Amino acid sequence: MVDAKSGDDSLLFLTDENLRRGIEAMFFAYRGFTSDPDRILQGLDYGRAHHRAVHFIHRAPGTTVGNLLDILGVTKQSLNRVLRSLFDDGLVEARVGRKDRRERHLYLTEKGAALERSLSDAQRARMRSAYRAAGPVAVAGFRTVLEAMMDAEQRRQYQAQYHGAKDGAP
Amino acid sequence: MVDAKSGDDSLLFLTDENLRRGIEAMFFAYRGFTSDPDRILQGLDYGRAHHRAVHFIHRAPGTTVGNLLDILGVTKQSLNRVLRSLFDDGLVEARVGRKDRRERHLYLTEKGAALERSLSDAQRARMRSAYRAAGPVAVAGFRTVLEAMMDAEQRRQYQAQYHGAKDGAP
DNA sequence: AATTTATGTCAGCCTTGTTGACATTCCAAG
DNA sequence: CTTGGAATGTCAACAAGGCTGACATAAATT
Repeated sequence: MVDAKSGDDSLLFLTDENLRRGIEAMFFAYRGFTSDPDRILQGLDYGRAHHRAVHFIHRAPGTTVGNLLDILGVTKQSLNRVLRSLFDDGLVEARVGRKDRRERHLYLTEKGAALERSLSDAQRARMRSAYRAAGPVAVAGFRTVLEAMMDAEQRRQYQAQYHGAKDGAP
Repeated sequence: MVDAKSGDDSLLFLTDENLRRGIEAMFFAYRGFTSDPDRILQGLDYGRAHHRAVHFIHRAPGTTVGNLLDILGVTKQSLNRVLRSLFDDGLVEARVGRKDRRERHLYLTEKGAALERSLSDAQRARMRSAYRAAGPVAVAGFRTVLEAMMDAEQRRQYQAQYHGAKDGAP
């Protein structure tokens, strides 16, 4: 079911105007998307970078530092600053790898898991409300377009569900 | 047409797992979304903040500084730093308001328009490719979910198409 | 005439990214 | 067994781009 006015296969959704609207939608939506966690984090000594680290450690417990570097796409120096403060505050702990003892496997402590929960509860609440308002068909489309917007490498990581936890604890 | 396995109205798309996937999709997709302009801007003296300013000035020529502050959601000090460099480099010009001469109305110069074009061409190309791959139905869903994810005020601005250019030139 | 609004600007701070250099540990290949 | 390279940590320095606070100016509004 396409646009009746269109003789072709209705590529009207590809006009520059529509693309611009999509670009701006991404801009505004991303602001909303990050605003709740940002609000929680301000006042604490943490920022968005800590949120990301905590999220992906929760997501793939036992993931290595190198793995996290790949996922987050930052330098190790930048990540290290974040991880150090999370170690110091007892939110994350690193266990030396059993097979490869150079690797550090990262786990949330109880305290870290509590912060993760408070952040992701807020973010999930917004996402859930948006999903519910939009309905399952729209949600499927949402995910399809977002995946098509990723770089190949990002898409691979997204779809792979991060097989990052190769090793257990020592 | 919902999930046949579900006795309820199929709220299976609202599971925490699905919400998490959506959250991560936003994270990775936004990285892709900004990567092309970022690549162009690095090397030049500009960053993402300049891109945003240039985008919205192009979008609503004659918009005022205050208007831009509302849209971008930053402080005037932060925006001013960006605008000053754009003035100095001759990418943006400010004209004193005709009705209210306190206001500065912002316009892209030829040079500014050229930069805007190069940035938005890159970003549109990615968006077009994603749209084309996903198809019109998915795109509609994409936009619906993104709008539902915005704060009310952001949504208002998004839907209003920025009636920002209240005044002409002096 | 007094107040408010729109804008600009200075100074200083924070977070989070960057590069470069270097040390440590330790697996794996020769 | 030795050594090369991989994984990690750390120090220093820097930049972009947010922020707050304070103050200045011009113009509109009351």
